[in-house]
Amino acid sequence: MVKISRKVEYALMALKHLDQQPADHLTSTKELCDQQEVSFEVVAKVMQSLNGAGILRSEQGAHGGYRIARPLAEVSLHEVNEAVVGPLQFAYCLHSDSVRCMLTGSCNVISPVVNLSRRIQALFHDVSVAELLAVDEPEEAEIRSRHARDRVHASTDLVWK
Amino acid sequence: MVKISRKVEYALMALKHLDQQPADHLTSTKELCDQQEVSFEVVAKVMQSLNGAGILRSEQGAHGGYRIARPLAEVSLHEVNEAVVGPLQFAYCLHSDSVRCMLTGSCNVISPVVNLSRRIQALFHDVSVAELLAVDEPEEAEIRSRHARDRVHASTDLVWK
DNA sequence: CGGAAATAGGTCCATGCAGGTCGTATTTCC
DNA sequence: GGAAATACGACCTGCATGGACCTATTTCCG
Repeated sequence: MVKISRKVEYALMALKHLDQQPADHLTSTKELCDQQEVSFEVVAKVMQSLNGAGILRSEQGAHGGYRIARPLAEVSLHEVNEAVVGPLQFAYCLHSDSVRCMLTGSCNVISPVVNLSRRIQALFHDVSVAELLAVDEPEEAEIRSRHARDRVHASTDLVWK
Repeated sequence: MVKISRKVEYALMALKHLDQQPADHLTSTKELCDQQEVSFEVVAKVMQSLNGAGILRSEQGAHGGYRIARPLAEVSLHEVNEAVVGPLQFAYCLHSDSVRCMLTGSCNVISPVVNLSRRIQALFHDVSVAELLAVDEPEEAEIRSRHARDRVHASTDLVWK
């Protein structure tokens, strides 16, 4: 299964929210979670991770919170992903310890997997958070209305099948 | 963690092997696993999946085996992935059942995640297996020698860190 | 000064699921 | 009829992820 981590979704959610605030506004984790039904603790950890990675800047204490540290156009998806889920191991085959990787001289899988990993690496490096947040609003509205209209039938065109 | 399934690696391994055989040669699962230290049963299932998806064609019975059914240039990575791991759910947020998805009118995560999923969808659709197998051989040799030289130190440039 | 509100960060748990194993049926060749 | 292969279903298990909990620490404010 190729899927991004839920934490990355939380990060994107948070970054989008912060991006919509005035530049001097400090947003607390509580404020972020108020409207969404998500785990406060997990989002809090995500925020701390983003802070540690220099994507956000935090102010401690009462009335503390987070603000965006750098222009989101300069923050790559790769940075976010690495910040919240740690060093990325794209494929088993790239493990270098002999326990988990059984590469031999006759291994036929190295090249295709490396090739593939390069392509996804490139995608993650090249896509900035700003790009991800910049979607045409009508499209988004249509997505939401579809969800509202029918929560049972999957919106199959959004899911790979 | 964003990673491809091990089964996809097995599939690529198998397809590469088959691609190197004469067109009329039938390759058995046993032949595929002989040199690699992989689970016969799992590879067998992968082969069956690829057969079911029309990527391979099987001959049953003694001296049976698999051959490539279609030119690999026409087989997308998406097809392979879907065949061996099933319908792809790229992100939690795209679940449409209310149990797992908590989309609301105020959900801030839809757009970025949909946006991202589209990009990865495009990548998986656009990349053919043939492209993945077609790597410059010197590069592959270098990768292998690096693995042989030192199995302890990670080949960090191949891993996202 | 003390309490409230926030970040910081550690440990532990449970649940899902992918990879792997086993068992058995079926097909085909010799 | 037996050997060798695919076909396929049922089950097991390790582990990563997401989540819950607990305890500092910092800062504001009354």
